[in-house]
Amino acid sequence: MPGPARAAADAAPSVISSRTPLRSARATTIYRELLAAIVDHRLAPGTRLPEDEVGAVYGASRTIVRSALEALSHEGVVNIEPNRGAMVAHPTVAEARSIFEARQLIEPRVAATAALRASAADVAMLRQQVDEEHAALHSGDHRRAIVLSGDFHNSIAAIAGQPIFAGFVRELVVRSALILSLYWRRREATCATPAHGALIAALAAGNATEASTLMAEHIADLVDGLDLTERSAAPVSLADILSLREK
Amino acid sequence: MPGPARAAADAAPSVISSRTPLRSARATTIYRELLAAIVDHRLAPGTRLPEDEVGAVYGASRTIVRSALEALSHEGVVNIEPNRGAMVAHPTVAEARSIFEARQLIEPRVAATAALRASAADVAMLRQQVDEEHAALHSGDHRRAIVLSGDFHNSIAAIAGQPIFAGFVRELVVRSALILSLYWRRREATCATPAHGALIAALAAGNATEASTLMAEHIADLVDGLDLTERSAAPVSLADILSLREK
DNA sequence: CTGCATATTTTTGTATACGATCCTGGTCTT
DNA sequence: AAGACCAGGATCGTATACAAAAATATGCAG
Repeated sequence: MPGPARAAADAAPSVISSRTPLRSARATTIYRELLAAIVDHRLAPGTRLPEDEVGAVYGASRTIVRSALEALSHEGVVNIEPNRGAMVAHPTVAEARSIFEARQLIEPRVAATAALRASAADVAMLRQQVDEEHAALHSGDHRRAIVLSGDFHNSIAAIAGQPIFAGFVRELVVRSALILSLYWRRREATCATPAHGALIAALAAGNATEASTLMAEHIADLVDGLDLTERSAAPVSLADILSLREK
Repeated sequence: MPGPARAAADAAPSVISSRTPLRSARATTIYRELLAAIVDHRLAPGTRLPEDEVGAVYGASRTIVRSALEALSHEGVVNIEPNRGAMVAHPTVAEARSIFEARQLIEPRVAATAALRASAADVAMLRQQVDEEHAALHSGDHRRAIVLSGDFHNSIAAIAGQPIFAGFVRELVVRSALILSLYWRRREATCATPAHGALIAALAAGNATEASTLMAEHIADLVDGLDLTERSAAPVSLADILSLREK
């Protein structure tokens, strides 16, 4: 297979690292570390991220840390309040709905395009990702499973070869991880891994409409697993309660 | 009209200012000034934006300018190359296609939702925006017309009340302005203002399917006005030629 | 004990200094 | 004359110092 490599799908594009690197390599590292910690739920929504503290962890000055935090904030993963600093974003129920509405529209379309373009190598890569996800789940490594599950969606978007959609999907997937940690009703559920398998089959077969349908159903399932009833902004941690400011 | 105001649509949300402010008020100002200049084509794609120079113009230090430039780069309006600095983005033909594909999917859906939610005040606001756009065109103020035309799409997204879609549309509209300046075939064309008028009618009537269809057609028209034939990355300025690095 | 004013501490906002990198142009060699 | 090499300048990368703001703690009056 000597054809010219399609850039996006050559390596499994992780949600964590697939973004355009920041100008500074060190800021990029911090960006990725923080993002990884947020996506796999080591850092809970609402956790404060003081510049000094983060800088101390990574041995970097505040200049660098600020750059990383600002990048995260542009993606909605971190909120920065002027003169107050950064904290892990704490999506509201309304935001959660809006994010999954967006996924519901964009991802089926992306899956359809991916079905038309997926090469054998692409399919193999997806299978491997799903296998890893499966393995992580069975070994009880839920953190890793969450990241891999997101990577799967991200990889499909990369295969579709539409850079704008790919960027949107990536942002939506990352923010979804935050939503899961707040509103997931049944954490033990198997992350709908079988759905991923069925999707791969449709992609491998080049069946665009099937892929689109399966993706739509899969995302609907994800939403089903959420408890998005309005509540009084239920704070997730004690630290959160103490730093509540409105109402 | 004492009802609780719906946040998004109270004032005409300009593409330039509707974004979450940056942590620093001064950085926000610079961000907006640069964005406005880029959107209305005073700053051409490829124009370099040295930190010192920008800072001198606004009397701010590089720290502030960097924050503004990074924000712009996260939205794809500015490219930052490590150790080389920032320049106004220069979308490729492929990116242009991808951006309009995204608009083609998202905006009709957003228009449909807006049709279901638009209040009388919303419609009045849209009408006023279109009137201003019309006036700007007739007075030959093409820069202002471009901005207002973008604002129109942005306002519809705001009315729809889906914050994620609104953010996406905003980014797409802004980047579209860049695309117009590079690939517009017939600059004299009237920006399809009549299409905007028809859309308002559908929104006012609460006709979601009609709004969706009209929006889809309108965007197709916009794409029609572009010359997206592959060319050898036609550089727009001499400065650009001199700094070509690949191939 | 409660409420308020004030002092202290913590954290962010901004400017600036200095080092690193890249681009430019000139010079020397072949 | 063409190419490689080596200054010099421009521009960015990063740390740090200091100012400003917010949060917190303190102390006093009622």
